Amino acid sequence: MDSMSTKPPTSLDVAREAGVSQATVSYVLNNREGVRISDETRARVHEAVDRLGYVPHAGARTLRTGHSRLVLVPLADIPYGPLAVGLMEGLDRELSKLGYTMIQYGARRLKGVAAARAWAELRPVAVLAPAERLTRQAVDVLHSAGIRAVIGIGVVGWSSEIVSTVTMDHEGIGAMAAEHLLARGSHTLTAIVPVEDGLRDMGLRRAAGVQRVAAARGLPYTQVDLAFSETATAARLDAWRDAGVSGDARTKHGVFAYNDDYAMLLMAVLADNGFSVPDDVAVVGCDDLPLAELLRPRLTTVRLNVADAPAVLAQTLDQVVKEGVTRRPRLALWTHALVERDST
Amino acid sequence: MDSMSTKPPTSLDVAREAGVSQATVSYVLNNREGVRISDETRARVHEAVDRLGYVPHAGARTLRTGHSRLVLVPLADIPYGPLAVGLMEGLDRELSKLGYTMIQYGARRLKGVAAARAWAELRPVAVLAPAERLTRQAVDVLHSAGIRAVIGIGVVGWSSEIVSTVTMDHEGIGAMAAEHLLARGSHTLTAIVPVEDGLRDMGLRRAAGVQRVAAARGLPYTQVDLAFSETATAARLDAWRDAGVSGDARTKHGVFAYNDDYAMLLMAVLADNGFSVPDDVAVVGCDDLPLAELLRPRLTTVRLNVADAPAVLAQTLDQVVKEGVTRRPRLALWTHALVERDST
DNA sequence: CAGGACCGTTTATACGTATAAGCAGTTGAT
DNA sequence: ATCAACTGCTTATACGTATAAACGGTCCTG
Repeated sequence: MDSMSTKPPTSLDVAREAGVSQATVSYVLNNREGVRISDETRARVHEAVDRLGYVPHAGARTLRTGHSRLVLVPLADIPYGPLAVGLMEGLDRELSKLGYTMIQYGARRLKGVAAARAWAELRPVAVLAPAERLTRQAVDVLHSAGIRAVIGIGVVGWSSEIVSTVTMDHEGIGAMAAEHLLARGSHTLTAIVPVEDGLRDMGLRRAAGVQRVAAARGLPYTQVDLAFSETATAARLDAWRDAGVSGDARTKHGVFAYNDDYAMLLMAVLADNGFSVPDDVAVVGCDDLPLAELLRPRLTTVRLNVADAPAVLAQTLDQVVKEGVTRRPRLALWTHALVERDST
Repeated sequence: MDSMSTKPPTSLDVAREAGVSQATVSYVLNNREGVRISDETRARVHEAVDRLGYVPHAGARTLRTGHSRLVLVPLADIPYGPLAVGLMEGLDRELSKLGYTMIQYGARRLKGVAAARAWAELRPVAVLAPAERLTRQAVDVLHSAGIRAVIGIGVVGWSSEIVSTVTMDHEGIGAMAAEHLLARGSHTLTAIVPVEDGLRDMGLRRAAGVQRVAAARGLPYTQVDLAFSETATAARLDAWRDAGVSGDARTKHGVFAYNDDYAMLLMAVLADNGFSVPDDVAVVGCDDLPLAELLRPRLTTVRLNVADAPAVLAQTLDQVVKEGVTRRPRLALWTHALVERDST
């Protein structure tokens, strides 16, 4: 492969091939307004580009202009699922409409300022990162590396004077589930919180929403920390039964299960142990995964709608890049709605 | 925020702060061997770096050296799931051990040569992409932009003289499922193939494995194209029943369902229509998702093990970068094994 | 027919880095 | 005492691009 040994063509090569100056090539390729180039010359340049297979050198451009068009999204810590994937895809599309290039950058192994340094090396024009990572120090590093916009993604209530924040309303999810459980006749409320690292924080937030509703109505509330395994769940259930959950026709128990996966786990173990859903225990999940509709009984769940988020995020980012942080808008990453089925 | 207006510090700023030359700063920060710098000077440089919050400019470095340390992974088209996510995370870790920086770059909207051009702009040192995207033209663009290693991820049997390829043995999965179904007493074999765009190709491959086994034993084989919906599945089932699937105690039907999600869909609809699993119909899924163990009956499934893949991939990539494409190794992206449960 | 406006292009330069080459000062061998 | 080798730096330069400034030509206006 001889194209491997020879060096990549530059805009100067294109210029020579087209019989013009390198500046002209640059003007044509960036079709800069305010500079007039004849259509014939433009055509010659484009032909030369195609003939040579010229591809501009992003690094050189970044060096010259002082900034890239890259938007860095180091979202390794957000758990992947249809939701996150849809969000990323939408964001990619919206940002590219605005002329940015979105890049996902794991770098999970790095923390704090070290991570910020790694991000800064690419001189992205913007960084979109989990809010808890954006310490004062980290943000300083980013800004002093010339990054225009730093936008955090955090939970409602996480207060930052440092950066614009997009909020995730986990408590609202829990509250919505709890309200629904009460409306369907539950007398107690339980929130299941995963013990897994990446999920636990969000689980606690959602549980807080359930607890808030329980407190407002003066109803008993329980938080159950759960590992994703049948045996662990069965063990919890024994303890639960000893506490008098089953059999008592007067009390119906409402459980918000963090997400649909945990709801499925719970329902499987409940069924194996002779509990009736929704008569003994009503269950609400979250995410509206395909499996929700396939469970028997069909799972009532909270669906998150991130359809609007990419456009709003992209607009916000663009605005911050262009105008600086005049205001610190707080945007909701999703709206949520209850999908009522047969498990409640 | 005054750090926004002032420009980012350069290695020259660091040099002035430390009272040395810019070259010395570079030597120290890259701790280049063959150049001797006193420990005292080294310390002064590092202090200055910390004091100024200096972060190197990746673009400038790329410009100078002719190549970045970036590995581009434009895998937007591979369906996300625990498998793909684990693979990406592992790859990120392994590549960083070798001094590379892995970047995920969607660019889903671009096709063919246009996509290759977009990838090439960043002058990555390597690109890891779906094999079907790597046309001769696209690869030429990448190579002529100086990219050292282009590695394709393709299915077994996809033959490329162009690039090294990592293979995904979908047929092997289908074959393994089919063999197991036969061993458990099935008299017919059916493969379910999703109609969804991103999944269909893989579905056809897996189905081909089932068909191969059926042909080898001279058994009836059916391919069922299915959308992920209960109504569509129920409709197929009616047709199926008319063809005499149910009731006949002499024939047991074996179905490979593409993945666990489809298996769950199928099992739900089968149960709703009075079929018995595994007595009437035996079902095998794929992926061993958490839900597999929670289904009743528990789902027999093919588990893909990608644990070794990241290390092997990273090694291969490193070797190709350093030595060029001497050989064109073909590596398997995963090994697969049957997880036997109660649905067969 | 002078002089300005405009058109289409070129010349020149800076961005931040890595590295080859050079250069004082010191040490060691002969 | 001499020269070579070594130590610990510095000087100088090129990478590919964008863009301000300059520049020769044509056209229009008065």
